Amino acid sequence: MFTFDQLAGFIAVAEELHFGRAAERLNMTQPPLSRQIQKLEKAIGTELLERDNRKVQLTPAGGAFLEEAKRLMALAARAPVTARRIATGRSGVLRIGFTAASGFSILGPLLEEVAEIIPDVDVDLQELVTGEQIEGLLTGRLDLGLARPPFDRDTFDSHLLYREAMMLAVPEGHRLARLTRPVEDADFKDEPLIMHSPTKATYFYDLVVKLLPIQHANVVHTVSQVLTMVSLVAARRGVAFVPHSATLLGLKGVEFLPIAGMDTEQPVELHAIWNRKLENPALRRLLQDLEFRAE
Amino acid sequence: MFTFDQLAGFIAVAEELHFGRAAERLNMTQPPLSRQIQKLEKAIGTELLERDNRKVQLTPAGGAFLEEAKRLMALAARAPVTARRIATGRSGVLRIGFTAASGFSILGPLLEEVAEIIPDVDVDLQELVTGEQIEGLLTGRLDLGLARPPFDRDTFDSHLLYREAMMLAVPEGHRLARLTRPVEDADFKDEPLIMHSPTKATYFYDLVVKLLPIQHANVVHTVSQVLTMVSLVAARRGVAFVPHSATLLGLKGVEFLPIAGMDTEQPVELHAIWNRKLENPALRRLLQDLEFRAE
DNA sequence: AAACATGATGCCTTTCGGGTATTACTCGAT
DNA sequence: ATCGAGTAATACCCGAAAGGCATCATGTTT
Repeated sequence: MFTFDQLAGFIAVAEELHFGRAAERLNMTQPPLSRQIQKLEKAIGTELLERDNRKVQLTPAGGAFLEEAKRLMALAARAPVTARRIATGRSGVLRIGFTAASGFSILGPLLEEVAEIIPDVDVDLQELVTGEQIEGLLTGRLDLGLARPPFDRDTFDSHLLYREAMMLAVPEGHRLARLTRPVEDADFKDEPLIMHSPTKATYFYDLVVKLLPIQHANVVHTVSQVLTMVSLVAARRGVAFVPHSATLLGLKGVEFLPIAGMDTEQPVELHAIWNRKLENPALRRLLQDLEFRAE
Repeated sequence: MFTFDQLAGFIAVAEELHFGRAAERLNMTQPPLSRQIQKLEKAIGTELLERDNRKVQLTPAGGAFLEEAKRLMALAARAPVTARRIATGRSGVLRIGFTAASGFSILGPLLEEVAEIIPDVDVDLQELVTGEQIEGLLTGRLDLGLARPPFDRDTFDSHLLYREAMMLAVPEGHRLARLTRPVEDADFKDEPLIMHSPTKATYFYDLVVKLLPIQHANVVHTVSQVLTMVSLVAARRGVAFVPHSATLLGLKGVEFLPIAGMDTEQPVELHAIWNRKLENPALRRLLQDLEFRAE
């Protein structure tokens, strides 16, 4: 195998067509350069330069090899730069998970900030429910999640991005939609209810149960995604408690009503979460510049 | 700058994620391999591998650099092969010049042979008159010419490809076309004549003057290319002496008549010619396999 | 024919890379 | 808590390789 020094030597001689000048350019003397080229030719297995004792010229093989040699040197020069850029988080890939609902509220502005802070980093977006995001962050398939509590504070660090109110989603023209005041507990105590799954949407389930007097006998469906929930409301299957950002889904046939107390309280939280052992330099740089470390 | 050995070492460790096994794969011991990687990292300017004393894993920068390293090694492995292929004439470029007339006769079959003998060589075809071909062969812009004598036998080697008769081209329906015997000297002594240029088509000019009793007073045009000549005949400007291969041009409005004696004599020669100092290995191989050296 | 230019070769010194032996550290088992 | 196994890093030595200087061989110019 040849060496990079031999390639550099060959390129210099091929361009100067003169061993002495090429040696000067390489800050060395002519004899070792001659031997370098000889070794290179031996390694390649063919003559690259035709030298009669007066002049030097490229053989056809030498001409082709010159191209390859230049490509090699260029690649060799670029590779460390790329590596350093990635190590310092200025380049690379950032894999962000987000829930369907967060996609309609915070994701857009967040991506704008990301593009500003680390413009050369490719962002890989994946719509995932909170549980899948946690899993992804643990196994390293994901760098940053936009998810809801709870999560293990020892493994994950987080930053509260967003608080919002809970709303009551009702079918268009529903009797409650005619109210001019916020909905109160008594208003929905007899309504058929589309409820969050206690296993797959634990956060919403617990939140609703904690904050509102739910009649479990009224539950007609149990679903895990807010989008599904709103679709079922549109299909007049019942009413549902959804985060304010669900209003941004733009589905026809649904109205969203404020619930008494919720507008000030805004109990629904969305967090940016990440694995404490920051393995992706791009994420490290992003968090630094977003000043997310203080929490 | 790093070395190819360091790259190979890094690739092995990155793939095995274990210094000992990687060293084994490289037929060396573990300690120098460790130092190799350290030097590589120092040369790159960033950590490529994360090793706690229990396990080894790639950093993001290391992952990216692994790709580059593999590309470099692949390129480095291919370059000498390419160079050797070119040096042995099995790859590369062969630049062939040809005259318009030869393009209609011998060029096709010749290219078929070329494709058979050196299939991976790119053929670069250029339509040039004999003089331009000579020039190209001298300056190295051309490897092989299909041209007509004379040329300098000291500089050029050649091989007679083709002999052909001279024909008389006449406009369609011309009185001589009604003859049932070959045309004789007396038949065209009063015909308006389209003649070869004595400077740009020396070969044909000399040949015609030598073989036939030309009335120079009859010359109405002097042209350098056979195609032009035949076009002028079709335009009824006169008659012309052209090589038999001109019949292959397929122009309408022209008839080609045999000339007494010419059918046996076939005085028009087409040669393959090349510079004796064979600089293109592909040409050397072609000539060997075509057995053109004997002449 | 002599002087010059240029690439190759001989010889010496220094540098560098690999091998063996050993160390330092971590993890898992007892 | 201690010991042993596993693994990467370090110390030290030796031989190969690379570079520099002096010189040679050869072809060109005057």
